[in-house]
Amino acid sequence: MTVTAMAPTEPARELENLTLSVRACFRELGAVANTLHQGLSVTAAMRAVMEHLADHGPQTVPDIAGAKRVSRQNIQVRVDRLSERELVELRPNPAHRRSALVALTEHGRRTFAAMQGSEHKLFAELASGLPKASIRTARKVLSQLTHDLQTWHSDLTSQTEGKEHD
Amino acid sequence: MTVTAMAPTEPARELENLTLSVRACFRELGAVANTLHQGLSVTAAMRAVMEHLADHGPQTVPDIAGAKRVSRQNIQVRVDRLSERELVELRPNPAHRRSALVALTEHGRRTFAAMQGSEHKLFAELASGLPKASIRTARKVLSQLTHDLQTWHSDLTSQTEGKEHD
DNA sequence: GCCCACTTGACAATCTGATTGTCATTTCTA
DNA sequence: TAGAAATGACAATCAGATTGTCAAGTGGGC
Repeated sequence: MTVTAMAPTEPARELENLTLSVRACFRELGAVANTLHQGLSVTAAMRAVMEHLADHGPQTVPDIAGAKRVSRQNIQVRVDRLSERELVELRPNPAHRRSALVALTEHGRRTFAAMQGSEHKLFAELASGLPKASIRTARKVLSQLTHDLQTWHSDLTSQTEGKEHD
Repeated sequence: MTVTAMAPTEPARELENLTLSVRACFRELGAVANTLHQGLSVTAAMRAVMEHLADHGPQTVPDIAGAKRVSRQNIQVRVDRLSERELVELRPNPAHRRSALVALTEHGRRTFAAMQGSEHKLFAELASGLPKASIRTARKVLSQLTHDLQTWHSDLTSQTEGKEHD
């Protein structure tokens, strides 16, 4: 057992700094998104469902949950809230009487487009101060890191327990 | 009003991809941290307080809250939970009778060192697959981006409202 | 065609994280 | 020293996410 903290290797420290930056950046992105979309009453979680519907067309709640790998109950709540605000509507599902298709309403489409618009405007503004090549490098590093983390994670969990969703 | 979504400029799209990677990486880091420290009953929020105490020595709850820019009530809850598990202790504060100093216990120090140890081990493992220069570039980009986001954010909020903490 | 297993929606309970608000007490400063 | 600010202790609320249960719909194997 490591009682006294060992000095980390130098590359490990670099990577640790990177993860700190990731956390800080994530927080700031969240805060900015809130400010950017304030008054729209659309949270990040709700926005994610809208994005999914915009990208993949109408889907059932379990479909969305499966794709996003969260519980269907979680998605159900998000859909309920979107539905309250008439950003999505429930359409009869030809393939399933109980499980309705969740689809963006016209209002939902317009709201999502507006959100994307202001996001892109901000991104364009911010991108001007950063070299394109660096941005690409950063994205590649993060993608690789995320992938490695996923691998590590699934390796570890699969050998200990066979966790399953719902 | 932008009804049809305008095609984003190319650098903006790069940056948007980067933010997607940031989010994905953040989620994965959280999941991995949970797995890594499972059984220790220390959540990320609690760990953050422990780290702060390890770095800055004993502090009062409002001090920690101020440094982390979250509400003191939030920190109070984290400290309560850490205190339940005897990872921190409340010491009399010479400079303030009401506001006790929160300090890591020996158990807390050892637990935190163990957490850091397994984190560093994992980081070292993951770092081997990534070029050092790329990691540094990624960190710089994220730092810059975070800074720019903060600037944008505070510019916008300061001109609309004078939000203040507690 | 029927039965059983799986799926689904609708609730309910719980947890973490974080915020705001209130109130009495303590600390500090003008 | 009096009043303003800070502090702890609660309470209420919210978003996000999970697990569990139950009744009802769906679909496959026989």
